[in-house]
Amino acid sequence: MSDPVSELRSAVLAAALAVRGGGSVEPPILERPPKPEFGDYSTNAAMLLAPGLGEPPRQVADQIAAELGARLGDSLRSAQVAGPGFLNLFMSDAWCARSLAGILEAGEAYGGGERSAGRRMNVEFVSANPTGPITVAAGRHAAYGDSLCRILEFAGNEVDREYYVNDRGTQIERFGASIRARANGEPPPEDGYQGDYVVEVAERIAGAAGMDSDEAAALGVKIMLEEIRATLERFRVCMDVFASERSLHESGAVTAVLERLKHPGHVYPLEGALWLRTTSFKDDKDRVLVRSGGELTYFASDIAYHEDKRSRGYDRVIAIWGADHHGYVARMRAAWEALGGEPEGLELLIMQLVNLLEGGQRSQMSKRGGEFVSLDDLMEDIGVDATRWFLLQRSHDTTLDLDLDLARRQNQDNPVYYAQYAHARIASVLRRAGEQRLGEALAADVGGSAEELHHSSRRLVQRLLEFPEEISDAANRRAPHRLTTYVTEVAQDFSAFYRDCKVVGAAEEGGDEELRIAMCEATRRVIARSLDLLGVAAPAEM
RNA sequence: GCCCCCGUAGCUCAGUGGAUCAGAGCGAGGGACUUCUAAUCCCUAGGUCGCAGGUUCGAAUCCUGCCGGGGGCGCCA
Repeated sequence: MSDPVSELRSAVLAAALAVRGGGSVEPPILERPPKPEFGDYSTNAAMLLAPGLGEPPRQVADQIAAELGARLGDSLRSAQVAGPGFLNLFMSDAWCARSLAGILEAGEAYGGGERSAGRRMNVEFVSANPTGPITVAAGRHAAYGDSLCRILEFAGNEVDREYYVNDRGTQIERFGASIRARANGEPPPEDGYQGDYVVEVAERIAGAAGMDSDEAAALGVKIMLEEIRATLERFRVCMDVFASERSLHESGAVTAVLERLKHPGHVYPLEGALWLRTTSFKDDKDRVLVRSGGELTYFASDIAYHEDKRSRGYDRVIAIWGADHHGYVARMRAAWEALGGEPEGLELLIMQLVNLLEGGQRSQMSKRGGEFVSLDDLMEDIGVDATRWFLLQRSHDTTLDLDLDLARRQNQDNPVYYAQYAHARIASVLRRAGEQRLGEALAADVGGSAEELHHSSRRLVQRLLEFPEEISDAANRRAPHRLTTYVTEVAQDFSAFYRDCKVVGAAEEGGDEELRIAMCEATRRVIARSLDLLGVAAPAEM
């Protein structure tokens, strides 16, 4: 799909090429300047060309302006050369109206990417140990991972959401021992799980008291996974795959991958253990695969797991890890490359911590201690929409402080409601206009509207025109949080439009009602889509 | 000691592969409800973009050093 801004960008490039007289040109930047006096868009094209042409940038800008004028016709109101050689473009109302029509024509696909250009991706996230309820920290992973997937999908990719289940190993043994102890009315072992939920788990396992730890653990894991799955579902996160660590061992995948690593000589024995020479791949020390006691390390499983994902033929394997795994990145990448993986095929994203703030006080959460806030608790406290929104608001690589006092408020102070309110308000206006008028507006040639646009209208249209780039930015930079900012801006611009331009009964003030209804519908769709990508509801009334 | 993240308005943070960016929300102060939802809108912040250098015509945005905060550095997971 080609959106109006992309077309404008192409026109600028074409004009630049024409001025250059052949050859290639570094793609000029076309951006929305901060101040209205700098035009609707501005480009640095002339400054890029000037050195090659040996002419002053401002002179080159004049030539480009002339070329653009010829290409854009009545779309361009004027083009002014400014500063060191910027070309500021002032677009006509006709262009805005046609652009709006273009947005509506694109329908549901507006802002999305070409499916043909998409890739197959696997995104692994949450992957919390199935030994207890999901914490708020894991909730941030869930919100981030899921929204990222939604955005990647909308951007044209095919995405699988995956949860890696650590269903074997030390933690599982401790979990099993804790269940057994609780089933027998005893306190859990010191290194076990102290939380009260273990009592409930034990009660749900018939005959737990008589079981050995392994059996209790297996059944406990099953129960916890069901709980986790249910929690994620409530949180609007739906995994495509739950991958089991245990199965990787049982299928022989782990030993097989160790064998494969031996061949190129990446593995060597030392002091009774088996090591992987990760230093050949930029790690700062080699890592153990098999302990001197014969036990496989978690690292060994993880190599097999990532190799398994690689073997499934994805173009891109993305894993979202907690900050405490940051020390793991170098070795995992090393193993990946040792097995022949392309460096750019694996992406490891590190997620920073979450602090809950209440009354100005911070509290960090840990699962071991027994005292923690679960994702379920948080959702119940502040609601699913606010939970998703607040956990998504910050970049994944920065620590997030979640202000419970603010999130709890169901009023204007709470930013999550702002965008929802704008959506509800538009829906209300459209209800008032009536379905018939909406249909007429959508069928009408709003691109040919003669309305002289209020600056609030122009601003709103231009904001909506930013959407495709917002999406590709959010996707490429793995940055869902950008959409929270964007949708807030859309809502603000709509509020201004709503204040300045009467929609129903626009004719009373000399406006084009169909154009304005179209404006509302286009805005509503962009807000609804943005909220959907964030996993936040877009209510028709509030 | 080494590695990663962060240090932007009172608070929480956007912006960060250079030029036409110092921004949003909250807080605080002052206004606007016979409106298409006031869960809204309008006005008010003058912050050396941690500090010091460097590269450049130009840096919050790139490089180096330092200071401060957080996290990670196991034959644990």
